Amino acid sequence: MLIEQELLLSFGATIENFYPADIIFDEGSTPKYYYQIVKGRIKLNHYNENGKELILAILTSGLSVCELLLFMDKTYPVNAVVLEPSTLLRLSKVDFERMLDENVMISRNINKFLSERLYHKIIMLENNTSTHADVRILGVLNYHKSFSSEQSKYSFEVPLTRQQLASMTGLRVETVIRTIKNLEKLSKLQIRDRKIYY
DNA sequence: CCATTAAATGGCC
DNA sequence: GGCCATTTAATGG
Repeated sequence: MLIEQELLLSFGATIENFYPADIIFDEGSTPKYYYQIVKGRIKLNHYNENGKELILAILTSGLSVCELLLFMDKTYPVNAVVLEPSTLLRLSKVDFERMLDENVMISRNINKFLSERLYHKIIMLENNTSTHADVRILGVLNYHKSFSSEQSKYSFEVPLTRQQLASMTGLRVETVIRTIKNLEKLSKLQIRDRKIYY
């Protein structure tokens, strides 16, 4: 967990339940709360001018949702959409600021978390501007596997659909499917029961 | 069973 | 690699 649940609750956080397809916040709306995932998965997305979805991130338990907006005066650049039944902690912006003022260590942890996310955004951008589809896809797989405790080959069951991989890399589903099959031939990954193991 | 959704394939540019 | 059409597989009432 980024911030201990008890601490958040002591500053007035509430527990909120969400269901698949629920929108936690819309692109263009004004940030008013700090959100932290207790359980479930949330995606941050954006639709380009052609209606094609770009997935900026898929967030899991313990992580905060777009907290960076609480440090500036801008509207959300993405939508936050619930992927599976989720439980979130929600704390108002003023209470969040009060909590940071009173807890130096929390402030430091937030800094660290923000830095890591920014770092990975750079890596992802580097991969996603490659002209090679396999580089883009392996970039996403490496990123997600880096959070796994088990690092041996084929040990990571990729929790993403082909379509989600496509939306994260700017590729088309068919390209993702074909590239993945080719990567399997090259022994870079395995496909068992349609699931990807990396 | 059927409906829905994801995955896979093949043809064409 | 994208786009389109079609088929196949998996999932959940």
